[in-house]
Amino acid sequence: MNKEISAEEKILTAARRIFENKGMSGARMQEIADEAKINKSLLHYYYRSKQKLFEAVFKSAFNTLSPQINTILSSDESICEKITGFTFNYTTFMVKHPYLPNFILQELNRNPEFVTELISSKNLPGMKKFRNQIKDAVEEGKIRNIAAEQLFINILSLNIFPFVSTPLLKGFLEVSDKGFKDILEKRKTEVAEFIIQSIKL
Amino acid sequence: MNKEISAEEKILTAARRIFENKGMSGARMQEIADEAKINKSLLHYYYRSKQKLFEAVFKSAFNTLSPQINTILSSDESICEKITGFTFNYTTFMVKHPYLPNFILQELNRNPEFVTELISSKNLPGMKKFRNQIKDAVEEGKIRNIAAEQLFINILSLNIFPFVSTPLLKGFLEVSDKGFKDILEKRKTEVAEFIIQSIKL
DNA sequence: GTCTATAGCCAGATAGAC
DNA sequence: GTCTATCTGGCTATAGAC
Repeated sequence: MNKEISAEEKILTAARRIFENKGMSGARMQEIADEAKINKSLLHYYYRSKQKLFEAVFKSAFNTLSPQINTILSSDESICEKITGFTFNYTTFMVKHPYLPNFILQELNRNPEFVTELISSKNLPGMKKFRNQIKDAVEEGKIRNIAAEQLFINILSLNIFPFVSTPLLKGFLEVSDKGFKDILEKRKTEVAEFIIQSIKL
Repeated sequence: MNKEISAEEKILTAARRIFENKGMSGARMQEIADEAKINKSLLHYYYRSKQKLFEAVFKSAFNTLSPQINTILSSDESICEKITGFTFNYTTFMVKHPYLPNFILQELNRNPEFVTELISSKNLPGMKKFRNQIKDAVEEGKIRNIAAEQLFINILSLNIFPFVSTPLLKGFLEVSDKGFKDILEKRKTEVAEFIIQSIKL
């Protein structure tokens, strides 16, 4: 059954694991080959170079994360529904892929041009729609006056940061792995509450 | 005048810049030497190895950041004062050192043992004091019922995340460098407001 | 303390047999 | 497509002159 998985797929899966842990410069082609249990030169056969393999991994990671972020901006739900839904879905997803946001932020900081390439090529409704939604909700007296940009940053911060700073938080909170997992589990609903409490009138 | 600066200092300053940008594995000793305008072998003369030089930089960075975080836990101010003060001070400081949190989180994720080494060696009042403060404030009816851990994570998230995710946020917000700088400037007070709104009764 | 030169290693990439 | 062997360059680190 596992024999059915092509070498190309095995490489990509292994490369994801290694690159997400060690980053572009920390990863070794030999390590990826070992992880995939294939010969090192096959990496070059399928992906030509380390850079190209890395880009495949990075784009795939970014394209996993960015639609999730985009639901906040472009879904048609009410603000509270958005916040509740996003918080729950995002945290659930991240518990399963804890290295993803860290990897993306890291490489984006090293190579900020990637963003324009990856986001602006998509022509999404983006900020404009969200800005209007917030403006309307404020005018209709549904939420207090807050800038859409600030609210957007706050939502992302509260949801993503715990996964980027796990070791630091564990240190300051003085909790075990299990204890931290429990805290994250609670955040699936706590974070939405926290935000809604803050913007309600 | 600049001649007064010792080679050792020049190396450390240069190493900070390079390591904070590229991380341990991405940095090159030659690059650090060039940045410091000094001969490469002097790096080894003063710091023996890349690893040792890196550790000097990392510890210094961590010891800059961690006392700031600790003020939330251990200062004697009221909760609202803490939140307002920390938000303002931290953001002001970070605008001047935007690479610092990213660097620390990155290397901490690669090497989680660092935390225990660096935090627990300090024997700080830590979480305990903060937990009590929150418990008291809840009982006295000053704030709504919220777990100290969650509040702590929220405060850090809202303050630190924007500096860790700058390229990503710029991309989604579709703003220029200047536009993003303005948003951060506003956060010096907006973030505290956001938190206090959420926890007040 | 500061320099030049170089040892020694390791990683990415390719050649070529099967 | 998959393997072994090897080239090539770059990087850390040291030896040794001044």
